Amino acid sequence: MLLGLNGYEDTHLNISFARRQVEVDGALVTLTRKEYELLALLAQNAGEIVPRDALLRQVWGYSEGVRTRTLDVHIRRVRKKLAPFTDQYIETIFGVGYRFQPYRQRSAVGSGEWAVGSPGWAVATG
Amino acid sequence: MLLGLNGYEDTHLNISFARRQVEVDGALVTLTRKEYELLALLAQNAGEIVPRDALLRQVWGYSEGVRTRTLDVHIRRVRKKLAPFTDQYIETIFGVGYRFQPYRQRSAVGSGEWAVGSPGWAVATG
DNA sequence: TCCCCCTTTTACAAACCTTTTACAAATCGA
DNA sequence: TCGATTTGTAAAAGGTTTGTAAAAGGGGGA
Repeated sequence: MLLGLNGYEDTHLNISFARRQVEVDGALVTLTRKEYELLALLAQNAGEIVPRDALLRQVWGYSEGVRTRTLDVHIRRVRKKLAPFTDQYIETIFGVGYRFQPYRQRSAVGSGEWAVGSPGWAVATG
Repeated sequence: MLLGLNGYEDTHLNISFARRQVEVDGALVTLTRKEYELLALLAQNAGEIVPRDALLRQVWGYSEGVRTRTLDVHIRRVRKKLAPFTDQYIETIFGVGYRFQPYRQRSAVGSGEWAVGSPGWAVATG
């Protein structure tokens, strides 16, 4: 089962929530506090959309209706630090928010298609 | 049982209302907000006619009597994105509205006929 | 205090979504 | 069948959201 893992893990990305530590292909990635919290929150909700409101509330403590670009800027920095998977993990849901998408191998058959099968990733919040 | 599914599912189409995510034959389909809301509303009423008025009211917040073509345009886009089942799912009820029709295999006997049998699809709003 | 690093803002570009417009095609009643 | 109405479709217009680079702001440690 997944309980007890207390982290996110797939082929390339590893996040330890306990250690607040992120690795891409085995190499340690240095994130600032906000960057980490943003990524962690998204990864903890892997596969699900997290609205901007929710991110601003939970990471920044902002109340609803606050208008700021700081979220976008942080998203950009996190994406950059996840290189070479810059555009792989954090998906933009236009007008809604962002979604962390677990790594999926592209199928060799149809280009633009995703392979189906067992997840290949796991999250657990302990 | 169906309860708890919180989505629509048949042989080819899968809609997760919780994740706002739509898949056609396993491939993720990207819908805009309005497109998704439109499809979701129709799918939640699978097999039933949803009048234009109702769609314009619930998806757009328009009040009765508003005259616009935006609904038609959105219907078209959603249909297109459900390829290769473009003309399969959303049926036009002339002068009334639209109806989402769950996928049914065409019978090999009479062309233009629908096979009968168990539903083969399910909706649940949790 | 100064410096460094992190965060936030600013400003503009780019991408995106929605709505309108205009005309063609389809449908229905007379 | 004709005419009026409704829907399909393509393309453009309009408006909003997000991406990005750079500068400004702020806090903690030396």
